[in-house]
Amino acid sequence: MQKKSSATIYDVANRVGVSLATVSRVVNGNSNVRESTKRKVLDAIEELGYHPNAVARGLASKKTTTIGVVMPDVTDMYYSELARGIDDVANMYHYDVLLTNTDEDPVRETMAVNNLASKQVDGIIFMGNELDNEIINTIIGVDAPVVLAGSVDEAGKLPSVNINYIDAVKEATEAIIKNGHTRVALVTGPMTHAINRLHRLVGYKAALEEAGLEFDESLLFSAHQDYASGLQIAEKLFLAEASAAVTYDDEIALGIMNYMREHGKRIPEDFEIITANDTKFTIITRPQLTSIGQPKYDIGAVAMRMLTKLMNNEVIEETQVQLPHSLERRGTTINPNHVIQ
Amino acid sequence: MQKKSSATIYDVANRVGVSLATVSRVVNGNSNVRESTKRKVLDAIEELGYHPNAVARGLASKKTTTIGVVMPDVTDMYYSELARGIDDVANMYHYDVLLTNTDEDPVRETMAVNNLASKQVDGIIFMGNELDNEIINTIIGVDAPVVLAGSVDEAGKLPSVNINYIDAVKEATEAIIKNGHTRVALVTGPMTHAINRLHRLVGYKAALEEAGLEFDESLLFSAHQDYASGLQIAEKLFLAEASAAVTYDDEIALGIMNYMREHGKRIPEDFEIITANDTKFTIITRPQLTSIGQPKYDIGAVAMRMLTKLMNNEVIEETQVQLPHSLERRGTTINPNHVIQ
DNA sequence: GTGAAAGCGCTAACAG
DNA sequence: CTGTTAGCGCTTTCAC
Repeated sequence: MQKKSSATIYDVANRVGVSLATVSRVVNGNSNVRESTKRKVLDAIEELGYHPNAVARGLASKKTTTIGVVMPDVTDMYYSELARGIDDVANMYHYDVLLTNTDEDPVRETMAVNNLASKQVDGIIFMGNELDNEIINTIIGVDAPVVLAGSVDEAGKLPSVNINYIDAVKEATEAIIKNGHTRVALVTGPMTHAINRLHRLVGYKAALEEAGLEFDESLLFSAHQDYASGLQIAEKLFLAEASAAVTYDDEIALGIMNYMREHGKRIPEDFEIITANDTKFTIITRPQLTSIGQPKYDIGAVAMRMLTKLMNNEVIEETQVQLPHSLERRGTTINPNHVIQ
Repeated sequence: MQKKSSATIYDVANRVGVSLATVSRVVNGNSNVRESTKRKVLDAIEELGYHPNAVARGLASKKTTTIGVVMPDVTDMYYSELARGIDDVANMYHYDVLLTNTDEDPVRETMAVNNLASKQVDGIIFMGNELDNEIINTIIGVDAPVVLAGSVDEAGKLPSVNINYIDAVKEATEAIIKNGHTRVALVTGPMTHAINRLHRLVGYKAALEEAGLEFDESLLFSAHQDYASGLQIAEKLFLAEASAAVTYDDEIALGIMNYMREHGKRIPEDFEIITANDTKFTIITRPQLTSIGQPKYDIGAVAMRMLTKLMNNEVIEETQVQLPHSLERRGTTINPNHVIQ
């Protein structure tokens, strides 16, 4: 079980009787090497068990083939599915990913980005909606391209990939209004986040307005994205006499659903719910959750693809990508079309 | 938005009029620096916006303060919770984590470990149970300590942190047998995996034997850990006339539960289920899932803690750590003690 | 096609 | 307490 300190490029050059440069050339697939010497070098590499030292290579070439991913929490299904999309295409392009959890704490987000920069990552994918000025500035100041995934900045200037949250929430709200509801609640995160104030809320209000319904501030709720918060909000929903809710997180929706049912409400007959992340949670419960459908894996994958282009200094036609969303009608809404499921 | 190519240690040394070594000393908190020059260096660092280049540092010091994490899939709740535990203590010790998904493919696992090694990580946490000889050998051959988390190797020789799967499954099986069942199924992954053959199955058989029940191979099922597999297995469970099941994955348990209920079985009256990962899934469904309780976050955290010790060449009393488990009685079993929940 | 030489930015003895 | 001097292992002009 002894650890042999691995061979260096120097060792293989020596063994074959060529220069470092030549070995470097074959290792990097450079064409300018005679086939016969290439052969010999390859053999020597095999025999010596030589593996290039990526750190040395990174220092010399100023490319680490590593990208950083900054995200709120790996255990959050929504983000972990984005992360999977990112990781898969990162691998496809031979990048490794350095992962950091921030719990959406701006201080940790800033530290994470700076730390990634000092590790000389070639690019960064950022997820999180607490995009205050400080974090925006550090993102802009970093010497590596950054793209937001499933997150929006206030100015809407940073490269990003998302769905159209305005439309998605508007459609969800409309669907519920069409079922006759007049008191539909909107459950989002804090209004200090652009995604809530400038997107979700706007979509919600638009649906209300088109339906001739008055906007009622008491029907607006802010909750942290977890099950416990859902339970808490549900109680308030009850008091506010809401008869339906559009929520931005599946765990919250679950909390609301369970609370309502345990307090005598039938779902969807007495209370309708539309959630927004369309994670596995929406399928495994009974009833299943009606949800805005969003291509989470693809959001991550496309963001990563965009990042590869940015890292190669390719020109990009559009850096504000919006992927298509849908409305997945399931069991927490009464569906107009007689879909028996 | 211009990216300033950041200052080097040479720049700050120059500015202050000291040598590189001195700057290096203050950056690394080395005590042997006069307070006044330290002050000046710190100021220069501030003014120049100097950030140490971790790659150069890694090459020179042969430490990257980066560890690798190899896992089946970030979107699997069980593993993502382990990953969170790992990441938190990694940060605590100022390590960054390089994450790789393998989908339990031995080829990708081997590649991942080798790749991590070439990136000169200081250590690796490995999760996955497809530990064949090749991957074991590459783990052993790597020039960095490796610890398994939530995974066991056949020989039980590698550093690892787990729960006692034998006992856990035995207790779960016993609990079900005590409720009068004679045909309790065991749903695990492939028997080629040590964790299934040498641990789970052994615990299951032990419970059977103590209860004087015959082992029936037709009550043994292997399934991939996802919801769809649960649905499929459920059908077979039905045919095998099992009246209860112990399963190793929550999504599988959910599939079984939903299938059974949709086919006229009441849970737990007609069919009892005990799952094993105790993820969020077990709480949000109705009924809630009875589960073996395991400290997932802690498994990751303790594994990472052990890795830090290994990386520092500290002596470790015990490299085969088993954390305590429990049995969380919830709604998919009939509970002896009159717990109204 | 191949080699020589100069770094990449930093750490780590070793002097003084 | 501080400076000098070698590298760490590899890429990359620039010659030949």
